[in-house]
Amino acid sequence: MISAATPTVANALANPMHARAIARSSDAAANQRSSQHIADTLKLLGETLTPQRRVLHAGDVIYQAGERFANLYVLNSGFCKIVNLSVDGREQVVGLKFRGDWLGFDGIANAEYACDAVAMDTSDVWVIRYDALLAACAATPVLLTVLHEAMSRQIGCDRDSLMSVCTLPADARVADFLRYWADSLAKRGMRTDQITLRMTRAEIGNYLGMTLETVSRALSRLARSKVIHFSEKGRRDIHIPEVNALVDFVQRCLSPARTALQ
Amino acid sequence: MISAATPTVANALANPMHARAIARSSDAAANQRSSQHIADTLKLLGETLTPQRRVLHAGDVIYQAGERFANLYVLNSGFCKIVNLSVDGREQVVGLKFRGDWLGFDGIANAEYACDAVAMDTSDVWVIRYDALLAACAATPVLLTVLHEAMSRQIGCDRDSLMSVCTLPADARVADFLRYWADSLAKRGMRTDQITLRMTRAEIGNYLGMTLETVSRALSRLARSKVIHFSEKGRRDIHIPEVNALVDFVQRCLSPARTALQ
DNA sequence: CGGGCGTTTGAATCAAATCAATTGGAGTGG
DNA sequence: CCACTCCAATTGATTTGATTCAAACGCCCG
Repeated sequence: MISAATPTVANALANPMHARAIARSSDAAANQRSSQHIADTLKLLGETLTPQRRVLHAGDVIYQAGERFANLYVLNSGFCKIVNLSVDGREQVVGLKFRGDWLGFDGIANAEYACDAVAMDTSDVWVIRYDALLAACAATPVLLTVLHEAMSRQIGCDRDSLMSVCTLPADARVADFLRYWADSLAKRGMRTDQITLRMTRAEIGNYLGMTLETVSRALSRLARSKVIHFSEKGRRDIHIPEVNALVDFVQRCLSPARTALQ
Repeated sequence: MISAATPTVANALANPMHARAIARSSDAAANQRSSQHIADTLKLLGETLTPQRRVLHAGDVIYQAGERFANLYVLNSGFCKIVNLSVDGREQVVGLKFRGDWLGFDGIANAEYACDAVAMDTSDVWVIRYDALLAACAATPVLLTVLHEAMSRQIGCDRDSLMSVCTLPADARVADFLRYWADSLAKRGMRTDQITLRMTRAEIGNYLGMTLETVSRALSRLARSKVIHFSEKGRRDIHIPEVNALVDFVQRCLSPARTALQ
């Protein structure tokens, strides 16, 4: 039954193909493998667990901090944000999730979720009972591989986030954010030349640790230096002629050779 | 053989007692449970896996980015840092590990480690072969619980880091760092009134996303406002009369201008 | 059409980085 | 033991990058 999916996933796991956004180049072949791997994983989960599906609209809450942990979730389409709220009321977007990403790992340790997960677009998630998943792992060990890989990838991804926030100036951070977004789409087989940010400047700024004005200025500078273009109407659609130009822009921000623009 | 250890850990997992640094109060009872839980987990790992032990000295590398993934590590004593190096040469401390913490999760996804792990003091780590661990999980399911819990906790911990860097001004970030350090010690049953930072100002600054001068100034201000005291000789030993005073200090940094969500 | 957002942009301000000078320990070797 | 270097840390002066405050624009929708 799962024999068709299993080898594919296993094989995929053998060669590391969904390496986290390695700065340069969106290798088309690697992206295709990533895309295939996500599809295979979803197929495997669908066949072995027949998860319940939940359709979501922008703003819908998938789970909330404090809620008793019972399920993991896998995003089948759409995308959503993970929001952390500190006791003193600071609110912070700490993660973004795309198709194939898992949600809810933060809940395992303390038997309750530590963050809110909120859809940012029409999405559908698969609900995976954690106990059922563990039970199924006994019969289908590759499930465990997939689970651990997803947790591991999230750890790496979160660290990259921290790295970006800690080491990059504002403009570079915005450029790197767009690069990350485009790469995420590319890894899912979606086009990256024309992307629609479904976040406000305020949300982007929150995620990147800066104000909405700074985000706006950074985007304007990126547009002025032709690294991105805004579509005719609305400033939410962004055209990225060449993703690598974003990487170069980040480098230019970092090098003291002030080739950067004014 | 493991029947003595298993119920303890299982029981410990039932009530969420090692909640991540909840801002206020270092609840003595909770800390004691945490400490016990760490001891129980180490005992369980020692008995079921008889891991190889490695003694380390400050500066020793546990694993390096790019190295083929095969082992997870559990820190039995001492402590160490996790360092991420970007392709363009930016270096960033992305995590700190204490007794009972696991290292190497970042390696699972891509079959190679993504970071360096470096001892910052005389330490000893237990080497846990990942495949052996998975095999042992079949016979001792609580091992899997422990593993997932550790990964989950790390995800939460990394997010707290990001939150701190993104939402706190420099002084508050340093105060929160000391609070985190003291809490980490408290959860391991160590005294928190007198702590010895085994990091230079430069390392602290790197971890917190600021310069070493800013760290120094922040510490001076904390000392001036009596929240901490430097010991007579050397400025590495810090006396913290009341950990909650650090929490209050963070609040005071925030209160002038309450920037809730933008 | 007008009101409400989200966005852009400018000017003033402020926090943190940078630059620079000095102090203080730890270690070395005459 | 002192003179010496080396390096971490502190502190001050200055600059810079980001925030804040403010005004205006464009867009969507009732």
